[in-house]
Amino acid sequence: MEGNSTTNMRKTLIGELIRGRDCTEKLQNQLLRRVVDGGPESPEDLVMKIAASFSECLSTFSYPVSTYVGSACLDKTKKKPEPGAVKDRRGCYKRKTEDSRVEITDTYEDGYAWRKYGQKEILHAKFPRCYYRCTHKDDQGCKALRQVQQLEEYGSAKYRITYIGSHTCQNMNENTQTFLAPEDHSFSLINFKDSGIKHSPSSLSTITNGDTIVSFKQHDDSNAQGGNYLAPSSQGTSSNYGCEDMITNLDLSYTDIFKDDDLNGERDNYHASSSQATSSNYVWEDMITDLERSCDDIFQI
DNA sequence: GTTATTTGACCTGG
DNA sequence: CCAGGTCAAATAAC
Repeated sequence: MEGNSTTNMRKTLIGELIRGRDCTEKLQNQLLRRVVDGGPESPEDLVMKIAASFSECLSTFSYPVSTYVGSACLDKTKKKPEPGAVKDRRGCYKRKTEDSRVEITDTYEDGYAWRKYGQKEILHAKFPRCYYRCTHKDDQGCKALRQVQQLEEYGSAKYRITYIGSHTCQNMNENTQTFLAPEDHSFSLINFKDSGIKHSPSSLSTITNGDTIVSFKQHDDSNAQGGNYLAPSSQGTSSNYGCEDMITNLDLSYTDIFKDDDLNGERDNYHASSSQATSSNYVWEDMITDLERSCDDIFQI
């Protein structure tokens, strides 16, 4: 009984993912000019189709589209216990609510001085999550926090960095300011339900959800040693390279899904237990969400 | 000696 | 009960 719905869900997902992957390949070919005639489908059409595939996949999960922003989606009606009511502050963590931002970047350096205060193995994550607070917490009371989660990548590591709170300390390195207040951004958001596309004037591409931002940065490794690794590139010249690169990433993400889920095999433990539905769907959701992000990057070009 | 990191325990929210 | 966020003692680095 559960098996049928699981199988149907798999079929839907696989079908949509294959469709999305095919569109990605076509798009990649068009951008690389491997085909003289790209056919009747414009890049915009292809990306739309990819987005539609994601939407379909996510709706298969009954997944609220365009709301994933990492753990920051925990922004629910939060009732806080009495501050100080706890005898010991240990473990008394506040859910990130007010001011959290998520960046996907290929370096965990951001120019700030951070002090690591914890590390945790995260379920379904290959790499542990590291917890940092601002070095100037003690002397200046800076409350900025960040979490660094290395994502599995192909050769070049990528990191999902969650910033919680803003720096109130003075020790900022101006040219490495890497995140913007929400009000400073024109949000670039793909709504996978209605395919609404908005363009950001910024070179940063961003997905937002309420008060949380997901942004993507590119990092020119050739400049990494100089320290100015976040120097903004001129938007015009980097576009093509960035687009190709991101589409390649999108393609790799598909490869990862198809490899990881072993579509021809029996890895149904992802989906087997209905009682474990949320955790078993997590891997798929997470990977598809990564695809969304890749796709969003493409839209920004 | 001071400061930063590691790591297991503790704590909370879901 | 579990997953994840934080604390703080132990340890390492300088």
